[in-house]
Amino acid sequence: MTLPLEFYQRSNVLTIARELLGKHVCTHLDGELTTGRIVETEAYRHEGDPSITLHLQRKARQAQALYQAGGQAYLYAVYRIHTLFNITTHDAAHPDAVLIRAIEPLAGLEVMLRRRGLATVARNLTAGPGVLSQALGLTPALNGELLIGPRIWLADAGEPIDPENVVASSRVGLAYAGQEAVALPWRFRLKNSQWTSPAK
DNA sequence: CTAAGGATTAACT
DNA sequence: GTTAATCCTTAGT
Repeated sequence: MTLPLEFYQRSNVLTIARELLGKHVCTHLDGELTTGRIVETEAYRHEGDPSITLHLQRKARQAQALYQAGGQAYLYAVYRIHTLFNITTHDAAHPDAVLIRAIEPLAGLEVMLRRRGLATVARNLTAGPGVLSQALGLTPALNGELLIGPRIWLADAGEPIDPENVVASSRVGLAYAGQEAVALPWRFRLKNSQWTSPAK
């Protein structure tokens, strides 16, 4: 079933990041349906996280989505090439979000292959925050889209996640924000998935 | 207006 | 390990 807005609007983004593992993310764009199982997430919490402040300065316009109630897609381009898929959480006073770093492709494989320009389903189809967005057809134009359909939504697959199977580790790509930001163990992934991102 | 740079990736040496 | 890719926003002529 589709996750309700209440799921995203709870106050603890770290809890939400953990619970998103194993959920299914679905997009229905241009009449084409694609679905994937979330296997890696990363939490960005305003409180105590220096990287958020820097990011808000740099991405002021698109980041307005972060100042809405939770449950929206926050999409923006980085490094001239890639779109990153975030999910906003909490309420309008707290710009917290969860970055989806990797998924396991489930449905619409041929659509994903075409969008990625690949011939066969392999790990690099959806393992990584930039390529995952591309496979799902997500672009910055969809920034602010509500995650309750009809174009983008998440579904509870009824799959209970064993806490033993969740690994917490430090985040990547934040050297510019200083050691304090990098050290926070706010990246979560499923231990036994072969679809998690290759980044350290 | 032009220039610079980012929560990255793939194709190189 | 190094580097090019070439979008979108901000900062600077």
